Amino acid sequence: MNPTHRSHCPIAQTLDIVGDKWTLLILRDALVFKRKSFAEFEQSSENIPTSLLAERLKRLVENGFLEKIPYQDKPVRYHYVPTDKGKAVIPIIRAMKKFGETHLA
Amino acid sequence: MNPTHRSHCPIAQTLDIVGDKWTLLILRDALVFKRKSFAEFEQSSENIPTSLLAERLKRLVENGFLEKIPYQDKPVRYHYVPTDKGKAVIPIIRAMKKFGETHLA
DNA sequence: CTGGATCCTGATGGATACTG
DNA sequence: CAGTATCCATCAGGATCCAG
Repeated sequence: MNPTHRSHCPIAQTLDIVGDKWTLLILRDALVFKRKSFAEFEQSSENIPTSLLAERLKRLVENGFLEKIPYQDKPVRYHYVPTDKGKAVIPIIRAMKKFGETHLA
Repeated sequence: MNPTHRSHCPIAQTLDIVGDKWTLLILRDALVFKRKSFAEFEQSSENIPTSLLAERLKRLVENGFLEKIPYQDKPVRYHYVPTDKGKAVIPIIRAMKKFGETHLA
């Protein structure tokens, strides 16, 4: 994910952020299915363990793909909503969707 | 990449195959930079360990993305060349390239 | 010398239980 | 509901070894 930081190839840099099994699925849920709360992501994302969901959400916020917005006090609750940068991954998701539909299963 | 096999979402299925740090980089090298031999991939792919390169190449062949073609006897040597299915990931790579160029670094 | 296979060790993933 | 903590299994990464 951010290991032996690699080349300046834009593909490699993109993969350093979204190149794992869960991150793009979470982004799909946020961008396509409009999931917002932790619980919504948890139910939607193919049984992702909560520990990984929490870590991925945090990383997506840190990297500026999602914004953590409080929407209620007592107790405080948050929504995770895509930023412009987050919305910019839609073409990647679309490309994967098309590939999967025409070349897999 | 074929773990607790997930949903039938085409995105999830695509990620089960290319959702790691190296696979798409290898495909980039094959498709964009026309790498063919093991040595070419090894030098090109941002210092990938040989063990991982060997494993990923094997998996890409098994999954029908690359074809292993002998091009010389004594000693026998192989080229890894993209199949039609392999070529179909170009749009994904292009989408990542564009994203990386406009939104990272 | 090319094309890997093997081995070791630390990091990450994944499932479940637990807490504010 | 929204996460942490924990524990074990698996994988990544690097070095080295081996076969043709």
